Amino acid sequence: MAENIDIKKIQQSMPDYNAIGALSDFFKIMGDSTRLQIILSLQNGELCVSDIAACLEMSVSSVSHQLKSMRLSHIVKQRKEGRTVYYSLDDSHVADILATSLEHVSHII
Amino acid sequence: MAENIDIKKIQQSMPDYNAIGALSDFFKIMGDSTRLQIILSLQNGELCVSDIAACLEMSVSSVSHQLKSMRLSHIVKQRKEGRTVYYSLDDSHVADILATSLEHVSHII
DNA sequence: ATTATGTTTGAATATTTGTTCAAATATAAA
DNA sequence: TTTATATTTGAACAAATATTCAAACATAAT
Repeated sequence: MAENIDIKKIQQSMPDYNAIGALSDFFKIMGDSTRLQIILSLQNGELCVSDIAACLEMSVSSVSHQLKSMRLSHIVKQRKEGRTVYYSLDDSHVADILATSLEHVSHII
Repeated sequence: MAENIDIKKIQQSMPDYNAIGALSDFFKIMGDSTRLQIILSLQNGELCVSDIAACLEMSVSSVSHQLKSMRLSHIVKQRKEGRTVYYSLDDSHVADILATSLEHVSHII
């Protein structure tokens, strides 16, 4: 324990419990390569479930499961047309965050 | 499968395998509330391990384990002084990403 | 009505991962 | 050299989670 450090002050400077939970939930969604690929595939516009699955070369079921959690987290939204469901990104911040993060990891690779 | 969609074109527009892996690893690190709190606690400057643990009200061991993975992911760096080890953020992009992400989640909470 | 297509769902399995505990290491103080 | 302090480490356990499979559901076509 270093002296001269005011733990309480640091604690107070941090976002509250709910904000930290929401933040980590958000990053948890992005922290899976399947979901990340889904987001990247949607960057140029909406796609239906089976096209996303084809794009990632994964099963429709797996993609659908992930899309559900991403929808509940407000990362994607859906639009139904007949029997096909189109998904698209739900928030413009996601693209910003992705761009900055790509810069970050490009330092590392 | 919607017609008129060029799957190959979308696939080619996506970052390569390694970049996607690095990106999702990065978000995986941020997607845990303990690690996120560590990052937030370091936003105003370096701290030693036991001060971080005190700040989060968690065990030193648990914090040290997390710091190790964060160091390997280039999120934090360490500086040794005697027997205490000071950690600090390793990349300025992290603060940017956090700020944009906080804006994003503030829409949701 | 029946069949075909696109999507969702739930249970099961396998894998990953966060914390704890005890022990080890490193450096400083006595 | 012994003791104290700060940190790291590895194994073990519990909890979370991604994918698969089969079945269900919704809508469109025949």
